[in-house]
Amino acid sequence: MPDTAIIWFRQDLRLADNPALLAACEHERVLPLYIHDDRNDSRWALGGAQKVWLHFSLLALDKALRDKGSRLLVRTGPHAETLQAVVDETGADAVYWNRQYEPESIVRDRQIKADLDDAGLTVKSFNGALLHEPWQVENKSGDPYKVFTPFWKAASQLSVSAPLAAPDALPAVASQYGSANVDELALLPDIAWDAGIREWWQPGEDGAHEALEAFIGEPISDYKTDRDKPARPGTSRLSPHLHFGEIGPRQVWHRVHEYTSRASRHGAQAGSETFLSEIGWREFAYHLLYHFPHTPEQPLDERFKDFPWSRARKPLAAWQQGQTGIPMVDAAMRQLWHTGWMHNRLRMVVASFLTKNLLIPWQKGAEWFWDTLVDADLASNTLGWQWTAGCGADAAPFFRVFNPVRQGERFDPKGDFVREWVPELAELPDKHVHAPWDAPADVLKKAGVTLGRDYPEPLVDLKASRREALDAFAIIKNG
DNA sequence: TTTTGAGTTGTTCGA
DNA sequence: GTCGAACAACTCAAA
Repeated sequence: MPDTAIIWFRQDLRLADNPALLAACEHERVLPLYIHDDRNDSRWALGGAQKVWLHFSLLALDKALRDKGSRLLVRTGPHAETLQAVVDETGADAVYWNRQYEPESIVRDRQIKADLDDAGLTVKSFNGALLHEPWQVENKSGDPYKVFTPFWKAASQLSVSAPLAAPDALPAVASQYGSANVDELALLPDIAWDAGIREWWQPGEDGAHEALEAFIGEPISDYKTDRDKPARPGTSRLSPHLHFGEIGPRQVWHRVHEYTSRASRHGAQAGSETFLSEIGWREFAYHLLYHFPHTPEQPLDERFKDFPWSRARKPLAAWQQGQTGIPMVDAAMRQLWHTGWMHNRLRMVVASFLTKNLLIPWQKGAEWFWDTLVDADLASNTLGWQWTAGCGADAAPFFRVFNPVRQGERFDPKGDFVREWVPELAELPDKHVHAPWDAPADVLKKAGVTLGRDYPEPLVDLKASRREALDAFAIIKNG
């Protein structure tokens, strides 16, 4: 009986720097497996945009495996039962995977490991998703950090191990083992709303490395300033690739350091450092999710349980559809809907608008992002929304309410971004494109815009709703 | 234990 | 147009 290992792929859809895969390669036979749990009704089951990404990423992984002489076994069903069935069918001796950190995944994997251990299999999990494990970073009191700067300072003291090479070749998978066709997983939508996602992205390990290489050089050197301008390709756009593990943070880390060690380009050092601190925020998000597993649903700051949130549904729908009448917000929400992604600065702008100007619970925003973002990470999504709402780690000062008009003027001064995504305002002059309600009647007329007909009147008055938010925060402050 | 300095990304107002 | 101050008070982390 040949010695057989299963490499259970989850959010590590790559061959390079994949410790679980390399461990499996120590065995005579290697079975690459992906399990799609189509009956998962968890609140955090795969979102719509992520399903589209996953479809193409699985195809890419299968192709990469075939190039090495193997192939991907795709099975559907609940994870534990399906994995056990594959073990039974193949007589596997070992199962390897790279760890996930979502609360539900931790519980599930712990049980699976115990069961397989009991059955006498070798079971090992590895770190493929983070620079450092969440339990490796702690403050002087032995507690998890709740503030980013000291967290990242401490984490930066730890060394980042070098990425592992992909295996040269893989043993063939016996032909009797059946696999679902990726199409059968029904990950693609019935109504073809996913054209934008297909056009914007190249899921898969190759696409991940192309994105990284496109970012190294000029963009990363200008990152400090350009990352704030949504009309420019100033960010790495690596987030969905990292989310699906098509590239790992260690690979990114070492590639950036390799670049900066030789780069003479102005800004290379500073830009790289700023960019790596964003990788640090990703680490921090996982750190927090691991140590505070209730935070996807509950505020970290308990005082916010009594916050007077609004339950209004119409404003929420307007926000989701990019019809708030605030150009920067609408442009961002439409970019999200079309591409499955939103620029980082705009995530803060729209989140601040939802939670502060509309006083809608941050969980509603987190749920929408979960369904529409291709990069929706439970950890990063949770941190981002709680941070903006002011109830999370590194709590934002109460007075930090983004003004979407001011943000537009600062970071999209010519209105390029607004015009791209809100074409009905394209003819407005720069001066008025971020606040059409303030434009003189003749200017609106000349631009062919009638508010309330071609483009909505603003959903709320920014100044008044800001004031209301500050007052609401004062209420919970006083208990 | 107590103290001290600091905390991703902001806005507004008045000089 | 630019600049500094004001905007709560609190919690975190380290000394």
